[in-house]
Amino acid sequence: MTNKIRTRFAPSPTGFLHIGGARTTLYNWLFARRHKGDFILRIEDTDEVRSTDDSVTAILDSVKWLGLDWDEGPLDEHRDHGPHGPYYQMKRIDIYRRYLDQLVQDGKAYRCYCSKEELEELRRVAQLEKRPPRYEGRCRALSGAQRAAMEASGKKFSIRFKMPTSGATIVDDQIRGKVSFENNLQQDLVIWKTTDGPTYNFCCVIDDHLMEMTHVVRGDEHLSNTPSQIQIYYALGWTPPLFAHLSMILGPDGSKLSKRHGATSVLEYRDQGYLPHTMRNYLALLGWSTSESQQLFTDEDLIAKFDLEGCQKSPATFDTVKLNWMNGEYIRQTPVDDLVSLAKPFLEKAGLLGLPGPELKRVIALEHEKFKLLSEIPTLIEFFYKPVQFDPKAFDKVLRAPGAKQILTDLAEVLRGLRPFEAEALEARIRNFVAERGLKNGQVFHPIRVAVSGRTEGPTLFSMLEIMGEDMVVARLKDAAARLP
RNA sequence: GGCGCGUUCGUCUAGCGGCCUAGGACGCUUCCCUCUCAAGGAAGAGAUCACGGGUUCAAAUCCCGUACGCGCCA
Repeated sequence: MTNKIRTRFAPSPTGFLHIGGARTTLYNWLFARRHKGDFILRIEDTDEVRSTDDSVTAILDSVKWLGLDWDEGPLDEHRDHGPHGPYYQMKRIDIYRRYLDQLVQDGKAYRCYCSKEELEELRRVAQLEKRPPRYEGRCRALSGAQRAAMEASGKKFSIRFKMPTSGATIVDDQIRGKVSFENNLQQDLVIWKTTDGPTYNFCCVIDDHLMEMTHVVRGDEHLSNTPSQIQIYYALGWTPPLFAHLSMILGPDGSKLSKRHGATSVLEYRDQGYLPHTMRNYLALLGWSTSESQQLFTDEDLIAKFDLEGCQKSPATFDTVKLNWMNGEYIRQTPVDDLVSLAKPFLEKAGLLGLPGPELKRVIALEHEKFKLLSEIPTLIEFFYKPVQFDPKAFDKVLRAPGAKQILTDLAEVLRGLRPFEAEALEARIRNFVAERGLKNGQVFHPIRVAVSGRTEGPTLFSMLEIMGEDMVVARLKDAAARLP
C-alpha cells in the first residue's frame, strides 16, 4: 500500500483550466498510470472570494475532455469520492486547524500580531536599508509579558511557522536534482491568516500527506516554497513526498503564456476542434521527450514511456503550428464514421446539418486528409449543401476565361444522362470531351470545379462530381454558364 | 534587493567527456506525384551549443564567473 505511487493535480477553482495546468495534470496522470498508481484530483478552494462553482465545472469538464480519469476526487461541484476525502479544501478546515493547534502547542508555530500596515512599513524600511524585505521574526521573539500585553489588547494575529534558523533545506527534485536553500534566509511563513483561514502552503502539506501522495509534480513557481513546506512536514513528524517541478509554458514572444497569446483555456481548444488525443500527445512533448525523437504516440505508448527524467528543465514555447500539424495527423487516422460524429457539433453550429444533399459520410471521406481542425470542416464542405458562393477571384480568372461559357453549356448536355454517373466514367467522358475539342485539361477541369464549387481548390474533381450527383452537377454547370456574358 | 531556476537550428527537442564536420520533429525552400488544394515521396537551407574563463590529450557535455530571461519572497 505504501509502495503505491500516488500523484495529484490540485487546481484552485478561480478560472478555467489553462494549458499549463492541463500539462501538469497530464504528467501526473501519465506518471500514475505508468506505475499502476493512483491519480487524485483535489480542489483548493480556500480562496473563498475568487473560487466559483463554475470554475470547478470548467476544470472537471476540461480534465474529462482531455481523457484523463482520476481515481479519487470530486464527482461534481460539491460531491466527491475516495478514501482520503473530502477533496475540497473548504471541507477540511477542521483538519487543518487540528494540525495548526498541534504546531502551536509544540512551539513550532507562533502568533504574530503584526498588522498589515506594520508589515508594510517594515518592508519599506528594509527596502530603504537595502535589506531583503522579509519578515524578520519580530513576534517570534516576543517575551511572555509582551505576548500577554498583545493578547490583552485583543489584537488580531496570524500564525507563523518557525523556520529553522540554521542549516539548509535540500529539495531533491526529480527533474532538477538537488536544490539547496539556506534556512536562515527563509522567512517564517504565515500558515494561518488573520482573517481566520489556512494558507496555501499549509493546506498543501497536510493534504498531500494525509492523501498519501508519493510524488508531487507541479509547476516551477512552487519550487521556492518547497523548502518551507518540507520543514512543515518535518515539524509534523512526517516524511515529505518526492517533488518534481515542471518548467513553465511560454507564449510565442517568450513571456508566460497568457490570454493575449490567444486561447489558453483547454475548453477553447476543444471548441476549435482539436482532438483530445492531439492535446495529450502535443502537451506530452512540450517539455518531455524520449531519446528516440518519436513524435506520435498512442496513449499506451505514452504511458509506457513517460518518465520524470525526460522532463525538460527549461521553459517551452507553445507552438500552434505544430499542434495543428499533429491534429491533422490524428484526424487522418480517425475512421470516417468517428470523424462524422466528431464533426456533427461543428456542422450543427454552421447550420449544415439536416440539409438535403449528398451523404455526409461520403463528403467527409472525400476531404478527409484536408482537415486540420474539426472547426474547419463546415467551410470545406458547405458547397455540397448550400448554393454555390463564387470566390470573386476564381470567377474572374477561371469562369470569365475565353470559351468557358460554351464549355460549361456543352458539358451540361454531355454529362446529362451519363451512366454510370461515377468518377471513372465521368473522367473518361470529360477527357474525351477535352480531346474532341482539342482543348487542354485545365481549360475544362478548372471551369467545372469553379462552376460546381465556387472555388479553385477542393477535392479531386471526378469523385466530387460523382458524390454531388447528376442533378446538382448539371444544374450548377448551367447556372454558372448563365451568369457569364 | 535576496534566494532559486533556466539558456542547443524560428519552435519542440536528442545529447549526460571522444561515435558531434551537433541528430530528429514542426515550419520553411525546391523537386516528384497531379485536375486544383491538400496528403504522400525526395532533396535542401537553417545552431559561432548565451558569453568569458578554467579542468582535460579531448567539452555542447565538468567547474567558476558574466549577461539575459523567468519564478518565489510580494
